[in-house]
Amino acid sequence: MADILKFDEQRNSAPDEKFELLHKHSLFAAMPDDMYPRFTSAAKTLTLKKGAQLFLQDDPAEWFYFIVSGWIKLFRETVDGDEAVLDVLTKGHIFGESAIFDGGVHVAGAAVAENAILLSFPTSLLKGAITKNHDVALGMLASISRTRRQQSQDIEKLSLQNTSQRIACFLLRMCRANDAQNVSLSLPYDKSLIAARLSMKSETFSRALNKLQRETSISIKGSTVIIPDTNELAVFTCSHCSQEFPCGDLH
Amino acid sequence: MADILKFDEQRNSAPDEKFELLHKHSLFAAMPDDMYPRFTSAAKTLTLKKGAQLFLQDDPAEWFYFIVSGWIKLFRETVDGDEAVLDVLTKGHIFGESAIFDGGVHVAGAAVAENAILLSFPTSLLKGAITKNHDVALGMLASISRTRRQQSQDIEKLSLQNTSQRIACFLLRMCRANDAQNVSLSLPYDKSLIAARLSMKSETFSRALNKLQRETSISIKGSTVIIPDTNELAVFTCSHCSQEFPCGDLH
DNA sequence: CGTTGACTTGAGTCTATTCAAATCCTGTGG
DNA sequence: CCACAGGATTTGAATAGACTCAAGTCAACG
Repeated sequence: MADILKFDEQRNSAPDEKFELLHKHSLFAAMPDDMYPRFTSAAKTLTLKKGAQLFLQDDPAEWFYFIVSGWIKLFRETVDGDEAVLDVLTKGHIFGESAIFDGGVHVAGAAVAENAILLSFPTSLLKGAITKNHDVALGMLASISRTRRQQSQDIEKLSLQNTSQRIACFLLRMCRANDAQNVSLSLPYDKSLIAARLSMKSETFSRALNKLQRETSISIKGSTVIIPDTNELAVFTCSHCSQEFPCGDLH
Repeated sequence: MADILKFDEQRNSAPDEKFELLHKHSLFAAMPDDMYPRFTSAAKTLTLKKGAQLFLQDDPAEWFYFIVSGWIKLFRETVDGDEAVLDVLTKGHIFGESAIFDGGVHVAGAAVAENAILLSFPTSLLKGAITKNHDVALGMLASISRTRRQQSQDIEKLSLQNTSQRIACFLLRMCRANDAQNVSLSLPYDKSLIAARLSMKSETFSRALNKLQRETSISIKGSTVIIPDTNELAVFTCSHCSQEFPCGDLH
């Protein structure tokens, strides 16, 4: 499987480049100088095509991953085949690491949503590092806390917001870094995956997006989104949220 | 406020009794012998009536709490007044502690769902303990991981299960400790709060419960639930979940 | 015994879903 | 560079599930 799903790396980033991003992550930033190299030297670089499966829920966790580029979806599948998308992550994030505290098995599956370059590390190495080193444990706490905060957000939204409001919030989060005016951006992954990430069917997503275009001045063509005024979206969704716009970063 | 909302403690548990439960929690169990007493001597016992508010979202977190008895709801309130119930906790659980990693403010409000006895501790004490002691940090990791796992569950359920299925799952979890046959139990808190915990309106909860009674052999009178055969409920809900019955403990 | 709040029931509405069909887009081979 | 297959997305129509608002019932408590 792995062979078929690899793709040719376009611009081969120098080793240093990958690890620079890595070192900014709270988990790796916390490592002492003699420990960090053990991770970088144990790291394997994976170059994966859209659709590749990293692991499934309940798989024993031998590896955890750092995303250098691309998008990874975390999901759970029910007995009768439905899929819930828990999160879709991109560069700078790690995943699969929490299995250490979940009995050594993954509590969600992971698959490549958009061609990705990953670094993989043995979970045993991280487990040892957390056990031995206090600062790494603190880095892990910071990292897990971030995802817990994000999940609280998600639960709130699923409970209280309708489909267009969830989409509006998704779009707002995508243009957080930009100006408030005339934001132009490109949807990072398939619309059907955005729909699943927001817990709705893709037909519903399509219709709700139309509704947003009718009721605000945003326009979408293909994967290009133009948002003349983010405040307009904020009015639409943010009063149905516990946090006022602009809300803090979650990732 | 605190005065009005206090209630007379029925059977005054001996100090040892409260702390025995406390010591079983992964966070406190991890403490070295010279640290634990600092927590128990700083602990204040709170005896609170249903309805009392402990703190609100965005409040600076001065205290965190351990539940000796009763039920506590954690919630978030939107700008326009809607409420999402993130969790409802009972004895043996802590809450408010994660503010340490959330910028020192609570990311959810907390209120008493059923008359409760709590122990409160200064967050500064915990923050110091986690910073200084490696084992406490590991205990905290275990504790946060548990809630993260629970939240993943919740998101999955909100995404994929309908109202009756969520209720059936809730009931199954309540009789996990018992036998599979002829379980009789009492709902632990108001039906309207169960409804909110499961992200539905109380009218919907009432109707969905009726539906469950029509379609399985369970019966509910007031807050008393009789479940002749848990497998019947499992058939109803568990194929719409990523975990087979009997699923593991989350708390 | 009446009041209050919790819960249930009824009727109508709206949101999101399903299933089916049409349309658009993209990567591929010629 | 273009045509085409296959997948992704959109649209339509009908349905189902959950919600709102209003009214009724029940039970605990003073």
